[in-house]
Amino acid sequence: MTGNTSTIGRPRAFDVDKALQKALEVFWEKGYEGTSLPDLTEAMGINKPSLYAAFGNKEQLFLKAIELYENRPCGFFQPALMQPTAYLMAEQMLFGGAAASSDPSLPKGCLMVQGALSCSDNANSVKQVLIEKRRSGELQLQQRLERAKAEGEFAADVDCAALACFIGVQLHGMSIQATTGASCEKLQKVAAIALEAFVAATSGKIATTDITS
Amino acid sequence: MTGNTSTIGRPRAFDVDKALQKALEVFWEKGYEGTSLPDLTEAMGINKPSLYAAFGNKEQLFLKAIELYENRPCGFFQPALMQPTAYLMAEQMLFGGAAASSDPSLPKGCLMVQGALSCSDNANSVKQVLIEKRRSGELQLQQRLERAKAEGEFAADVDCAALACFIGVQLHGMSIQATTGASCEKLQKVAAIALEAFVAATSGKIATTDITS
DNA sequence: TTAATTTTTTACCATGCGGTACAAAAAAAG
DNA sequence: CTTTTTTTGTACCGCATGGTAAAAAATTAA
Repeated sequence: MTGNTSTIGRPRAFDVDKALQKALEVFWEKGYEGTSLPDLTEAMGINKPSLYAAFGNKEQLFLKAIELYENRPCGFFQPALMQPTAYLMAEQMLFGGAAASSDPSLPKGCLMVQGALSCSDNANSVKQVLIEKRRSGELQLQQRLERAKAEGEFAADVDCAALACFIGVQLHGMSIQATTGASCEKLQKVAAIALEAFVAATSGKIATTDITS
Repeated sequence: MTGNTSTIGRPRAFDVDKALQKALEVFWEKGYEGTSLPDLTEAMGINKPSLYAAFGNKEQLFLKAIELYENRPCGFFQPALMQPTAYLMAEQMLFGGAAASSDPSLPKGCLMVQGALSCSDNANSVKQVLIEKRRSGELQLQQRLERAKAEGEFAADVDCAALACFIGVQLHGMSIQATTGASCEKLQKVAAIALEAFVAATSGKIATTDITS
């Protein structure tokens, strides 16, 4: 369908992958609804019918851009999960997120957050997709932490769900700070503070229950 | 102009403050650009000419909604700054933010973040206003921390700018997690972890410099 | 050369947007 | 009453949006 390599007919005058990369950057900067078709066609260097023939429609193009985003700019996430210890995982996660959100050669922030954080009813489906992606990421994080706990890396009373949410807060919060103008260096300092908090929390020094005083 | 109390002429059939509150909630949920005039007029219970007569236009209405937001739903911020110690400030800030972002009777998250995080070029002015508000909030935080340092609450080598950014990350990150579905209880656990990190960082136990190894 | 196939170009469509003109309605003032 | 002033309801405006029809152009196969 899309990855058409048929030799017959008029050949395509643009590179599909490069066009998708350009679309990703526009969506990243302006969000799903803030991006118009002229925005896309101009950045991609093609016209509307070519876009529709190659990618379906605006929503499907956005979904493909997300996929690319997960593999490239947000590519630190899965490798971090595969680190041998929870500490190394958290370290790569936090510093990887700081770097990804403030990369000077790409839009600031995180597409999963700012792609469709709040939107009109028309865009609710893509908003829901992003919510689900964020939930899924946090769940993977939580499961990685639970594995670490099972492997004896930290005490049995450590709240892995709360810790996963805490790391999610760092990643998403740093992405907001990046859009607000925070530098990579500043975010790295924040990541260092958060990493120390992670260490303390996994050493069982913090009560993550019964704090509703 | 707006707060018109003139006794002459046909009396207004709606309560300006209540209408503004409704507008705030719609903007909060759908963002500036995601909110259409029909969305607003329906929620406010008025029609377009009344809206324009009372509030100017969509952008000015949004700015007034922000003002209301700062005084009411986000009203924990300024009182937190006035706490006598940095610890109490951080505590009120973090738990206040957790509660505000997950209040069951209001939209989830933070209007300062999701009002216009990414948008079309047309909305760049309001996006910039929100960026400036977030910057200003963080700066106030930093100055409060610097005062605490000057008053001897923590060591001279504590990086107040990084710490203020860290707290900003918590507030904005919790607001994202709230829109993703995190409960108030979960956010409170996260706030507790972050508060411990704040304590550790202000005790001079964390190097917030030279972490680029 | 011709036919078949695919992409490009141009022009268009219906819809929803933010915003407004204008007259009817409701009150106070003379 | 009539006049004046303000708000309301309706109907409209120009414009940008996402999406498409149809013909021209570029290639391969026969």
